[in-house]
Parts: sequence; structure tokens; C-alpha cells
Amino acid sequence: MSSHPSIITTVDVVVLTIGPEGLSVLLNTRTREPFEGRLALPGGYVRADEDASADAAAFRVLRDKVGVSDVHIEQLATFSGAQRDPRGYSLTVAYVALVPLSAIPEGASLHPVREVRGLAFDHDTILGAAVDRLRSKSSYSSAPAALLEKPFTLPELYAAYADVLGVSPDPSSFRRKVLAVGAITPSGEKRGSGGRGKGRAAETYVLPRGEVRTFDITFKSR
Amino acid sequence: MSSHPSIITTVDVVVLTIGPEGLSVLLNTRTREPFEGRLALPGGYVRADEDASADAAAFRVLRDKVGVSDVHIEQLATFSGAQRDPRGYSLTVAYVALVPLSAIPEGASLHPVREVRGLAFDHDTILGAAVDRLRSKSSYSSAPAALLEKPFTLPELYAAYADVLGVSPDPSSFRRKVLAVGAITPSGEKRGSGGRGKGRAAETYVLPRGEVRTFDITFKSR
DNA sequence: CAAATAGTGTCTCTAAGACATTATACT
DNA sequence: AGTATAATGTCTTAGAGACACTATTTG
Repeated sequence: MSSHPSIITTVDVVVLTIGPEGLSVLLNTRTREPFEGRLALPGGYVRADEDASADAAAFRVLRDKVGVSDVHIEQLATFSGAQRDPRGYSLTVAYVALVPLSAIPEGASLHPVREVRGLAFDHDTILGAAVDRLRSKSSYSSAPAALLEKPFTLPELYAAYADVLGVSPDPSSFRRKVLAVGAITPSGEKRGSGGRGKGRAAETYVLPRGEVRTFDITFKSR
Repeated sequence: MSSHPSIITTVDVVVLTIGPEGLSVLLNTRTREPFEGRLALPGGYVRADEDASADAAAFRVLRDKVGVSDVHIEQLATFSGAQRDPRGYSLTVAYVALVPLSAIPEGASLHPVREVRGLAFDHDTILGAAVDRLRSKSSYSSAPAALLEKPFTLPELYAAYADVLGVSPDPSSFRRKVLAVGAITPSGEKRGSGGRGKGRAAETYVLPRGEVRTFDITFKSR
């Protein structure tokens, strides 16, 4: 009954952040076949004797192969079939992690998502699904805040939304909405933003209880 | 390299519809161990030699074990671990199908989701996730229309939203919104609703191009 | 003080909620 | 005719977009 052809079972993690060139993804260069030398999402086998679940395997991969821990990861979707891995029939459970730039170790290779193409396996598809998911969640939650350093300023959050969604809503409406709904809470401190050392310092905020909140936000494109 | 302990890989499908008692799920009684005699979601092994992918396996299960085809199914999430199946480490890719009552074969066992508890494996969890997903999608799309016979009337659609979301928005606002946004298109015919054979006949509608549309809908609870 | 960025106030207009009113079907 | 249900009209009000204006920081 369990004598079916075996299925290669893996996890892959799409680590997204906002880097100097906007929304970016962490990629590794494959050191062995298949696709040796090609860029790929960090991933690994699900080890039945070690991982309590696929979710746990994703955490392990993130910790051991990327050096990132203490981040929120979320299941994205599962991709499977005979074609996606030349070694045979395979199934991968894909995850998304939204992290601030500072959580990514030195030397990791970050790539602006716009420029990424030609990844190993079906990782282009997986990355596309991850970005779609982020865009979708951004339109009704404070998800982009997870991409920022804590605490963050309101202009920074605005920029994150604008970058992810590709729209530029009215800044004052944005401010009103986000504050009215309690999606972020003031941390009491102030900080110069932008980095250019000019202009008024901005209030900083954190996510209440560290959690992304959902709310209704409907930005028209401009 | 591929000498890892093997993982039982399956798919499970949550078939939802609106039956006489509201939102309901199609369940089968298990005919063998484990959980023999218990209710469970229809499911089956992913057969590497037969199914092009897990998605294809879900279609096959739906067709062969349930007798339903030509429906839209959507991946929900993947559940895995050593505990969920007594036979060993397992992984299941769960799917949701939203179907009209007429698409369900005679003799299938439908159960109002409110009353379902004690399913085999972790199927209570999976069902819960499916219902959450449906509720979530209902708040920004015409998803509940997929649960209705085609063509459907506007009052029927309203009732579907009310049942799924558990709220009763103003009927006239609902009508304006849904029509203004083009989520449904008139089919030209009329039909008596309710079944009690009373009252004015209602215009019937279909989904444009048969597709669920997303739009902004924000119902306050009442 | 000038420049740059952060934040507020106010006006307009759209659209949701409430609810009264009209229309159409059946017995 | 009477009743039940479908559909429309209208009023009020909350909130998004637009944009002018004020505040605070650095050079």
C-alpha cells in the first residue's frame, strides 16, 4: 500500500526585504547538481527523522543555511510534479519570510526582485507567487512593516507600501488611515529618516504586540 | 542522498456548498484503518506514476472518489508531521472546492460545517482552515457565488454572503455595490426564488466569464 | 535663516448605511 | 385583492483624495 514511487520532499523559503534597490530576495548559488552554479531559493529536504513538520524544516533551513532566525515565516503554497526537478518526481512546500534588512547576515546575496530571472528549478514561479502574496497582503494589512527596521517611521512605512504596491497614495490619507485603525503604535522616540540628515525628525512606531494587523486600505493608483 | 525515511504524501479536498442547512462540507466515512468508520475529508495518495502534480491528484480524487468534476479547486495549505497519521510521517496538500449543491452526486454525505467535529486525522484543522479561507475571500470577492446554482438571483447571493460571513449588510447597499463593481452580470432571465412560490420573480445573474471577481466590499456586522 | 522633510487642517466628493417607496409576482 | 418578495430612490454621514498650510530638524 505504501509501495508508491517515492517523492522528493523539500521546503524552499522566499526571504524578502527592502534593500538599497527596493524589494529584494535572498538567493544562494547552488553548489551541486542539478542546476549547479545557478541562483536558487534557499531550501532543503524535509527530514522525517528530524523535522517535526514541513514548517519546522523551513525554520531549520532558514537558521542553518541562511543564518536567520526569530522571524515570522508563513506558508505560501506547494509546488509539485515530475518536471520541476530533474532527479525525479518532487514536491516542495514554499514559505515566505518578511525580514528587515538588518536581519540578513553579511555576505548574503540580495537581488532586487525586478531583476531576478532564470532561477533553478521552478523558483521563478515560486518567487512570483511570493511577491504576489506580499502585494495582496499589503493591500489589507500592515505586512510591509515587517520589511522594516524596528522601530520605523511613518514615511518609511509609506515608502515600503509605495515600493511593494507600486502606487503612491496621498501621504496624509495614508497617515490618517494607518493611525486611525491602530495598525501601528508610537514608540515615543524620534529619528531622522531618509539618511540624508535633513529635515524634521520623524516619530517612530512599532507594530502592536509585534504583529501585522489587517485593516481596510484601498489605495487608488496615481 | 535520497535515502531519507519516506513520507506518506496525500491530498485532501474540502468540498463546500450551501445546502438546506447552510454552509456544508462533503465527507466520506473511512472504510479502512486508520480511523475506520470515522468521517474524513475525501483524499488519496499522490501517485507519482499517474498524477502530473499534487493539483492533478486532487482533481483525480475529486473525480474518482467523489464524482465531481469541472469545478474550480484551489490549493489551501499543506499539513505535515509525524503525529497526524498513525502510519508514520505524512504530508497532505489540502484543497478547497466551492460547488453548487447540484454538482454533488446523490447519496453523498453533506454535513453543516457548524456541526462537524471529530474527523479523522487532522481534518478538523483542515476544515477550519478552509472555512477561514472562504470567509476571508468572501470579504473581498464574489467567491460565495461559486456555491450557488447558475444562474443565481441577487437575493440568493445575498443569502450566501450572509450565511458565510455571518453578517447581514443592508440589502440595497449590497445590491448597489455588487452591481456597480461588475462582479456579476445579468443573464436576462427571471426566476422565482425562495422556493415558496411567493413574491416577485428575481432577475438572475452569472459570474462574468464564469470567474470569481475581487472587489472591495466592507460589510459592517449588524 | 534657508532648505528639506514631517505632520495637520480643511474642503470636496464618493459611497455605505438606513429606510421609505415602488414594482412585480403568486395565491 | 392581498401578500410576499424584488428592486429603486433619497437622505445622512463617514471617510478617502486633494492640497494648502504649519512644525521641526539640520546646515
